[in-house]
Amino acid sequence: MSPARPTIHDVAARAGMSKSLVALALSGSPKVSEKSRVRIEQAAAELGYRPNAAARSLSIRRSRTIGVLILDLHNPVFAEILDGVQTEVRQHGFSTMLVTGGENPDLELAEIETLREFQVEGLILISHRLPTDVLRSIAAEIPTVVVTRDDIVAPGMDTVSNDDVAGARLAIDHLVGLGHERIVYVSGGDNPVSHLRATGYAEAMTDHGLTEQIRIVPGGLTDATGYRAAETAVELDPTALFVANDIAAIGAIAAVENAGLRVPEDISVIGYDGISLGALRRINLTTIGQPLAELGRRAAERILHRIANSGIESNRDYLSAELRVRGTTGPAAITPS
Amino acid sequence: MSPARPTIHDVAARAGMSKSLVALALSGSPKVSEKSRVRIEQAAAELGYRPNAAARSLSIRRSRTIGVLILDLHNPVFAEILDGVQTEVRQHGFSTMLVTGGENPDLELAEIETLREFQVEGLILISHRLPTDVLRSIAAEIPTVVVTRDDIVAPGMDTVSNDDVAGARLAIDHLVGLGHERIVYVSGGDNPVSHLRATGYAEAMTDHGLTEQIRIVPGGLTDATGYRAAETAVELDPTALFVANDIAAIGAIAAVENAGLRVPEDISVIGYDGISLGALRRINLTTIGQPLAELGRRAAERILHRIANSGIESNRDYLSAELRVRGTTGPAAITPS
DNA sequence: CTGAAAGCGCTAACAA
DNA sequence: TTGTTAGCGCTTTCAG
Repeated sequence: MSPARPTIHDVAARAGMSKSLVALALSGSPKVSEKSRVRIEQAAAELGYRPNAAARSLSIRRSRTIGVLILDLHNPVFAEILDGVQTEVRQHGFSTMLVTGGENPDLELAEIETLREFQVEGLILISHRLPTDVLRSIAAEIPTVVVTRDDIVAPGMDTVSNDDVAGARLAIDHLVGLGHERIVYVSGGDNPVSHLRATGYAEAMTDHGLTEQIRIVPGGLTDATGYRAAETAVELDPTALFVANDIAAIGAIAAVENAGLRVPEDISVIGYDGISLGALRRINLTTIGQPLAELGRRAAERILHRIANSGIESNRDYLSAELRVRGTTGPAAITPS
Repeated sequence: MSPARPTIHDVAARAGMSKSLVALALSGSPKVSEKSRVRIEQAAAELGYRPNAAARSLSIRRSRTIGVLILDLHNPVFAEILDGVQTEVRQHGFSTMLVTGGENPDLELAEIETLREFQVEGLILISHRLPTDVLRSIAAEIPTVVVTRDDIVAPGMDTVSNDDVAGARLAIDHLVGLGHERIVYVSGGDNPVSHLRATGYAEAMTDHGLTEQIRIVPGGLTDATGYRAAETAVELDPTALFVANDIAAIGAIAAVENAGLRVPEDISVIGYDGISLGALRRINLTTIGQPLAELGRRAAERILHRIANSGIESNRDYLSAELRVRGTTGPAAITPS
């Protein structure tokens, strides 16, 4: 490749000064004469000098890098969270190192290992599936914050998530406000998030005196599972469907339409997450929007704070979601039950 | 944090051997007695030893890391390409360091700089917007491969892209095969990709004897721009729309439907890219699918090869796209022109 | 202000 | 087989 990258030593030689002076000047120390500084900066520029992060990291014993694990880049939710993380982290002079688990949970652990070999100073785990005990031992060794999960408490670890119970209640309140009573929850399968949303659904239904109407059909968090679950749900003759997440909701709408029913005239559908995709005119999905970028920003804030103050107490952040009314919900059809 | 990470030195002490022996054993060298190896591995495990990538990188003068720049994580196209990159790179024992440019082009350059400070051995640039001369100087210093752009040639750099002209022809062939003649191209704005697709459109139209019917309306690559452009396109009374990319196509469909026309009964719509989103049942978009993961895989292959063989000639890969017929295209309506 | 020297954790000769 | 030694490039005392 190229004929050996210039080092601080080369810069010093060219500027006719010592290595350490160059180091000082380059780190913006005030105890370098203006004249020297200019000479040095010029020499560095001429040589195309670029500091070696590995060497610095080794020397100062800090990498100024935080590791981010994302379950799956394809789900837009994660991309949006990541955005918030990067913005915040960058502002504090840190870099991020991103890895994705892919299909395989073992890989997920291996990737975290890689991150740690690179000496990241903290870990932001976004929707991973690591078991509690593994997580616990990781958090014991390195500052960690978990995003979108609050089912784990461990020393050394913070959580940043959305209040799913409250969000689900928002959805039901909205539907009930539109006159709906036969509201079915299309679940997202057996995972913490889906369970919490089910809880919110049930609580809100009860609050509205609709305990009798509580009906949950098992589903999943994907387009296909949402589609299939909605096929079942439709047979329950609902006027509205509350679906565990946006992607599944989009699948559910397809199923409703395929069954010869219109959305929202015959059946209203509301999702959860607030992915930007739902805003596409063609989709126009009413949903409970999480503050995704803010979730990421907060996570970054927490990890940075934890890095700076080791040993602080675990913190749990809950950001609130908001109702975003678009085109897939409307007044309940006036049909006999 | 934790009480100082164990180093190779600690492992040696615990195993009662020298540093270098440990290094050898840990790198799986055959010139270490079985007995010593076991002792060392045990000591390492007990201590929870984890090699320091920065130190290794400094010592061997290689980072075994490749840097990836992605324009925008929100566009699913890039996430899918990235998937291919990561899979391939990982298989060769390399790690990836991912950065995103965000809104600001200057940031993009700064991020590349960061990547280089971390001593990445090669750069994969996915849909960046760096000017040619900048790119040229980067490629002169570090192995680089550019994905989804083939408008740049520079020594030290490979390109991996899709044959947009051929792909566009596929789209037109498909539509003409369905009996369409009044086919409008909804462009993606002023960028290389969009221009190439326009070229393919025009060529194919001419080949089919439809030169007279060539009509291009200016648009963009987003949902909103696709929507607006399609509003204009509809006034041209077309039977089919070929839209520059999938996201814009989804916007276009909304516009068509809003104009009181049905897709595909009144107007067929075909997109380009093959994002997984288009496969959602609710969208069901006919499109020209690029082999996205394969694009990423190939890029990784190229960069790895270039890293191993410095100074090789520039290579240009063109992967072919394929027609994916789904529900937004159908026979041309039999209406008078 | 400036320069010399030690050391971060690891690898890679080179001896023993 | 093993142990010694000398850096990789950078930061950081600690004397001049």
